[in-house]
Amino acid sequence: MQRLFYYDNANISLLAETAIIMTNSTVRVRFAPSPTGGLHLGGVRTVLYNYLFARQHGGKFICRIEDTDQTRFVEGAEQYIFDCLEWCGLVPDESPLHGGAYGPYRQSERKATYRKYAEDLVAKGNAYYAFDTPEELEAMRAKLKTADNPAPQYDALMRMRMKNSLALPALEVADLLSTGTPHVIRIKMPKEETISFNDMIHGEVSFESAVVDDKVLLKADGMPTYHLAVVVDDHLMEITHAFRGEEWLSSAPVHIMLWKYLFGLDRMPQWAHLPLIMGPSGKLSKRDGAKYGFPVFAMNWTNPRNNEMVEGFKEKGFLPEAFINLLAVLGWNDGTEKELYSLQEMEESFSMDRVHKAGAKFDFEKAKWFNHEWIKHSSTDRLKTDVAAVLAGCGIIATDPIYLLKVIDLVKDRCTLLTDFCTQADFFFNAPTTWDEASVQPKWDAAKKEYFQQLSKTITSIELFNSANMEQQFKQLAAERNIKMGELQMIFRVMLVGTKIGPGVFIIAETIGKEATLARIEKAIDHFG
RNA sequence: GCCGCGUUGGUCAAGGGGUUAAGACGCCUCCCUUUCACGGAGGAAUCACGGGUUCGAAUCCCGUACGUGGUACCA
Repeated sequence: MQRLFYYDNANISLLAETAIIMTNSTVRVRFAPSPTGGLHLGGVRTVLYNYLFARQHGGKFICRIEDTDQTRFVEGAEQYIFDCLEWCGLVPDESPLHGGAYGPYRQSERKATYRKYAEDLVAKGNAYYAFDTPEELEAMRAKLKTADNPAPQYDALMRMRMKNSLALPALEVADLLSTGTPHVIRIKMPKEETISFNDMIHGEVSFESAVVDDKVLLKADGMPTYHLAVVVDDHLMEITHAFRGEEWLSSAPVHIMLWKYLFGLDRMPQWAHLPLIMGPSGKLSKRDGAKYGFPVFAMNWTNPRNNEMVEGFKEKGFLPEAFINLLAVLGWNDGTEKELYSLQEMEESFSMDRVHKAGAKFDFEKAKWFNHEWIKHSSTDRLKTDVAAVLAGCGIIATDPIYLLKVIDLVKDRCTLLTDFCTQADFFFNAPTTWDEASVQPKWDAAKKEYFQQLSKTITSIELFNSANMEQQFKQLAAERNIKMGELQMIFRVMLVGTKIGPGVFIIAETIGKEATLARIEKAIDHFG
């Protein structure tokens, strides 16, 4: 039904019968994290889609910070958000940190602007002052609350019975205002009007104005609510496309009315309400992470107020390439069987009309698979810094960069998370101190002991110590003694590694070198007796 | 309760009137490897339900059920 056409920097949206034409407007896509702590999966995916869309249309990708609610603003959260974005490779074109011509980009720094527009609305009769105290509101709701109507609204029917500039005599209102009585400004929703708009993902969506109440636009402390701020900012910043989570769909009618009253519907940005990312039960929440043992934030987040730490994908051992890849295909695909995308490839293939309508449940097993694929396909050069950091984290110091590269190349296929390098690479740096007794003891006898003693001597005299020569000697000795190769290789592996993991034994021997190989054999023979 | 949005295997999903209903993750079996993986070959498992429309419905329409979001001086 809905078709969208894009002409260079102008956007034409063709609805069933009406056409909204935005001329001379550059595509400006905005996202707006609220720094109340942590940047979760859904948030990063919204940013990612914003980024891809902006890049595809040569537009600007703008970050506005929603720090309007001082009571919930958390110190350090804003910096954290930008750290996450940088890790993901999604750096905005404009933001409080990066500047831009439409600043300030923090809502807390635009207070005066919001009040002006709120007052304008009152003057035009589209909003009104309300003096009801929180207690009075609560009393009203408690009184009217029934099983059939658990959430009474402050709506067209109710407002004439409340304490506001519509219901009260003009003189009393003037008096309340002049004495500085605390008040809010509420939007005056029309009594009976069908409010509809065209969503880029859902198509036409409509609401009856009677079911949305008179939302507060400006709070008693002078701060705007999200509703007012988003409309005013989008207008002032000349936003053409606004993507947000589907949890906002229900409040869209408020925003539509504000656009209608304030700036005109023809100037309104295109909305896209992205499907939610679900946890095992309901919208994915911070709690799900702790509950089910997977990260929900991009990076570790420690709330400075209570020192509670929530784990991030980065620290869990994810590559940012894998992280944004898994997010991108959670709700979008290009219609082919392709699943692995670099950011560059996403830019080429992404399209808004292939974004799903339904929410998707997050599956950590699949998320790990993406990371595994990215580790396997990344060059050792790409991985070296991250792996070195991970190794250092578990006490393994890789001093020789060439050696590190060699080790990464040998074990990356078997690492799902970067943290797996600790167990997978440890034996390349440290000789085992414990051995897999259960596997070795049943096979260990005098003949094997004699074999390995002889092997030591033979190895000592090998001129060129490499995998092939090692294997050749190993087999020859085994054949002379008529001992099964398999059992010997298994024992040899445990001697070098300690357990039954890792790449081919002879490769391991070659990599750690002749001296280390000999030392590990001696030590193991002593141990097994 | 009301309003919005949604519904293809356990999960992510392709398919949008005629298909043996793709593919991926996970699970199972086998091969490879006398290690752990990788890789390879197979397997089990799906159109929420009920009515229409149609020669024919996973696909279009209407109901119902279920899920989910909103219903704050939170975002």
